[in-house]
Amino acid sequence: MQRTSIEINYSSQEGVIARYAKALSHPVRVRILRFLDCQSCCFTGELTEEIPMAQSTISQHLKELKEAGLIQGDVMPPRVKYCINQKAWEEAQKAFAVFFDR
Amino acid sequence: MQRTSIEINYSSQEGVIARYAKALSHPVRVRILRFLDCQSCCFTGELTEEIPMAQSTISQHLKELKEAGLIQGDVMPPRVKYCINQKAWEEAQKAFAVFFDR
DNA sequence: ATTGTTCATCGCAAATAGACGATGAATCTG
DNA sequence: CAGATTCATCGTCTATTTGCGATGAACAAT
Repeated sequence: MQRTSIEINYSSQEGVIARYAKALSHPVRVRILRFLDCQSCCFTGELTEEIPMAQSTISQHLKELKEAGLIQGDVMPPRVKYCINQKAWEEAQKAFAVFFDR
Repeated sequence: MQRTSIEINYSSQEGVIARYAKALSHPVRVRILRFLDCQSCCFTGELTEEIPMAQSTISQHLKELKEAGLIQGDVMPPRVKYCINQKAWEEAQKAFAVFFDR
């Protein structure tokens, strides 16, 4: 939106927190991550069975999680295997831990 | 939105995470919380000096944080003193810690 | 009583997010 | 080559979020 003339400079930490928080701000995405956490990996199809929403909707949520860096998808035709991105996961974990630790 | 006929049941943990994450999903709100964390408490006016946005906008973000339970406002006419809600803060801290701890 | 201060809320406009069905790309199988 | 399978993307619709200025409420001080 950004209609202010003044440039807003968010410190790095604020941006990182906000970005990861946004990825976690929808119950379905939290659910997907928890599912991936248990299974270690899964195909899109397993999620569409697990979660009662249109396949296209699940796919969009996966895209957002991927763009946030929290998951990665390996193409294994004709399927795609999704896993949690270890590195980003730990970065997020740390960011939230630091943020909440007062 | 909810256009699916099927009822979606989110486990409690998913809802809690999503709710707090949503509150943290905007850089300004993260910034407000960090400011409150440092100052322990502050008035709205201090935030409008700190953050270059319209007073009404800051006020809205405060409202969202309040509705998420993360802060509380004590009316001290003509001002309002905002503090972090200790209890909710710790609940959120724990929820994220549990979520990320695999 | 009038004025000033501080803040919330309203009303609007623009942007973003969420959901769906339909379609398309890529790859197997027969 | 002709289906079948799996998934992403597109287009569309609606809902929500974000931002602003303007206005109003509550109180203090004059």
